[in-house]
Amino acid sequence: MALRFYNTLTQQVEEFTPLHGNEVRMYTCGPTVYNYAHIGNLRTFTFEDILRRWLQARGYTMNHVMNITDVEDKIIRNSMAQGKTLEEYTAVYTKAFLDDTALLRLERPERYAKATEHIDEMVSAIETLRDRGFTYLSEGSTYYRIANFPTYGKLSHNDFSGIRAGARVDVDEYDKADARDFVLWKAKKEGEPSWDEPIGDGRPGWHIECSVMAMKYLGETLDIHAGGVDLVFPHHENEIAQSEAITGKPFARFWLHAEHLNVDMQKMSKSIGNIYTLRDIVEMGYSPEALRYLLASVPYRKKLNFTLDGLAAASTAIERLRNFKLRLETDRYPEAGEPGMAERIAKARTQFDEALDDDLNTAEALGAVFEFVRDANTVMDAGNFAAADAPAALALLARFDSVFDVLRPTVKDDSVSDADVERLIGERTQAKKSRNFARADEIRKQLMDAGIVLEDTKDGVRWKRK
RNA sequence: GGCGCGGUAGCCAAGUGGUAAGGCAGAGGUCUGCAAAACCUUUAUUCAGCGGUUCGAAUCCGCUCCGCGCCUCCA
Repeated sequence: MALRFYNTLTQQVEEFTPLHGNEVRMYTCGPTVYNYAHIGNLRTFTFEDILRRWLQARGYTMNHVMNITDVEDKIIRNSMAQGKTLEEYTAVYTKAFLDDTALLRLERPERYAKATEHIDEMVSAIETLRDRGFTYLSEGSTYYRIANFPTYGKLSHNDFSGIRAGARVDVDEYDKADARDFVLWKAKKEGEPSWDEPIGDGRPGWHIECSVMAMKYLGETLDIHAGGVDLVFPHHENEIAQSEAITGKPFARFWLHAEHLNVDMQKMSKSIGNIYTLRDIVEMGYSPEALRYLLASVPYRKKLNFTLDGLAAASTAIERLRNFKLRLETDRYPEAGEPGMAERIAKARTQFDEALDDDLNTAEALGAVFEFVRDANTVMDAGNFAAADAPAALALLARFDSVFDVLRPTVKDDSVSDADVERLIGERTQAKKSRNFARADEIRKQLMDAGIVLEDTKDGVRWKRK
């Protein structure tokens, strides 16, 4: 079966092929840099990482743009409160975001695009919308008039036909013609950052940056547009309204949305105090890979209930895979072994591939890998695993890791070099030979304290950093 | 109220018509000078409940119960 994704637009699973040859043009909504990213944000970004890695594994090349929203209400409020400029304030959280995503092993998109670096393009876009009759002014701000965009609601599958243009609705501070209208350009408020442009002295609304930056770098019709489910409405709906009003063409062919993550069955919130960042998790002693594994292991369209127990389970599951890989690399295998292993490896790989082709069913893909691990371990324990099968088994793990990327440990403690480890292992082996077990155990303990685990096997000592 | 998602073993979770994957935890065991490591075995006559369709349903239909999300800037 071909590669296919669930498309929010059509509410169907559809076969995916890009519009432009082998290149996948993808836009994903990135962070608003007013704070550290929490694990909910990271779930969505991890999903997008798995998505792009799988597309590449399937032979496509990526042209992926992610925005960084660096002008917005909370940013302005917080930066002013701290007496910082927008740039000073957002630089801190932009760097934190890049550090976190690197630690989580998220591939960098081909381009990050900052809102503040695309003001000119946004102004032009708003002027085009104005010229085509999609905007109106109210108290110095420019609004988008959704009544003039008949298919508004097609992404979120809301029916707005009951809302009449001109039916005046009072909403908070803004005077809009229609409750669903949204701001394209906000009039300047005294003391706040603004850009003095032909359309007024003000700043961009949130939605316009994505339309503009996506089309600037990826063209009028994207292959994939992705984000969290909460963005379906209004953000992505509004992006469609803006972009398609400008071009008259479909803005994105596939809309993919990651479900939310809950913590201990509850929505993350400040009042409950259950918001975790990657920093928090690392400080608690969990590895970034454990979080990556946990976030990736639950299929992206399913709500993920985050718990520390789940994180611990993820760590253990990774260990199992790493141990299997280490065993493949270090054990000695007989020339002749159980026949049919090559076919079983091939079958596992097929199951793995087909699971991910099926709308990124990561849970099923993992099942295929673990099933093979158990099978191969059993054969190895029986002494029937042939040396010739090891490369294919390692290749399967490499395939797995090209998507999940959890097998390489994040080194926390490098106080003991590899050479030191080898030397100490040699010393321990001598101690064991002379039956000086006290010294042998002392060395093992010493290495353990530096995060290095020794294992005695029939083929000698193997070690790993934990 | 509108739109949508989900309820599968202690926990996480796959499976969308053919007789319950996988991970973690638990229990038992193998290996070992010891093992904290590693590995193996085992753990749901049953898929929220009640009806229906079918030779056959966790999977389709209806009803009920429960949990959750979005409905103006929250991934």
